[in-house]
Amino acid sequence: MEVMDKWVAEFFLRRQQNPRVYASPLLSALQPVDSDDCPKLKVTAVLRDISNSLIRGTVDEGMLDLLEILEKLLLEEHSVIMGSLKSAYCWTAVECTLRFMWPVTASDGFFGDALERIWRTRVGTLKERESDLVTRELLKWESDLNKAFEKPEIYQKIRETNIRYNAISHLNQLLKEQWALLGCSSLESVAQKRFLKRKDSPYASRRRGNDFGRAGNTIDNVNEELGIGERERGNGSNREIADDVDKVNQQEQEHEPSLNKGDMLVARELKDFLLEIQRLIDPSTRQDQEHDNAMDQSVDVTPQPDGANRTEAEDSEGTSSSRRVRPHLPTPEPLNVSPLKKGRLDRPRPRRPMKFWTPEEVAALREGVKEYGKSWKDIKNSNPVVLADRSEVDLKDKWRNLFGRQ
DNA sequence: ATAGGGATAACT
DNA sequence: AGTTATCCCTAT
Repeated sequence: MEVMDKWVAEFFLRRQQNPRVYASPLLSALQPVDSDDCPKLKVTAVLRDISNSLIRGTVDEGMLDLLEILEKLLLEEHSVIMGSLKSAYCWTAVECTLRFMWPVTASDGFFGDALERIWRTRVGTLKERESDLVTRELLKWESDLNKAFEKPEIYQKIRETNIRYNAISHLNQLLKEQWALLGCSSLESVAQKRFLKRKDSPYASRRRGNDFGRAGNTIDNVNEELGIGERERGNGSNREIADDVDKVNQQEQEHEPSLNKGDMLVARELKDFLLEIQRLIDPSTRQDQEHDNAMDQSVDVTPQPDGANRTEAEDSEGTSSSRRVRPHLPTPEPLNVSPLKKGRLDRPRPRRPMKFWTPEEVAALREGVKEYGKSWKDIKNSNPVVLADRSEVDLKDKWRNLFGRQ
């Protein structure tokens, strides 16, 4: 059942809706069973933790811990440390420091402590082990922040920049890339392997033993657990799997009588997922399900995820069952979390210091409009030096001040 | 990416 | 006070 544990854990860690799963407790609960033979699952857990932290809008030193853990895990797997991880680490570190820069002068608050803790100690150990996280960017920030402790102008300048936005953007980018890199879940890939195997030799009945390697053994075991081992007759296997899931649900009910809506949702989702996998493993049972269980309660109980999916299945069933190649499986997409869009969770972003337009800048803008029209992006690109301090929106606003909105 | 509405700093 | 210049947010 260790395999099942792993798969269920993976399923929960990957689902992106209603993510109230806390990865570390979940994994530590399973820890005695699977010691350290599943690095992929650990990466999944860390990604889930990072996601959760982002959803809560927390970019703190706990996030730095998570990023460091992620780096170690990737190293163990001999994966490449992507640029996004480096950037995310750098900007998160700066943001963590910036949190302590709210006093007007550097010596007032805990800025010094933060420098010591984050940059001397933490980054120091990174340097010692020659981590890839130590980038030029990071070193530049280190020296800048150290200078800021001495020079009030630099302190002010850094204090007023919006680091948080950058940190969150890079963290989101990191999540996106890493979720994608993780690929499909192990349950899904096992199912796919098995499906391909069956496709290769359609007349072969059940496989046992070594020809499928260790994974083959485990999936067979699990199939037996689920009651889908005896599949030759096809009949009733879906009933059994559905009943099994129902049993699990009942057990959950017994232990936790106050199942809320979210948990019910999870249970149903899990059930759907298992049914999908079952169909994927052996498409022949699908027909049996449709025919034999037409009035079966398991069909009634089975929630219908979305109308389109359902009708598509019925269509293919009506014409030719072999047309259905691959059912839709919920391969998780990266969380589309955007805590920066609305409602800043902590202090509001400080307003960028106001700077009047120089005649040179105005001239550049005039030239630009003459050449490109109101394509502010092109205008900025055409003269990036003079207009370095002006965003595209700034250009638009200035033009409006010159001519529009009188 | 851009336009427009609106807030705020700077100015009169 | 009112006005203007700049910056920010959001809908399209």
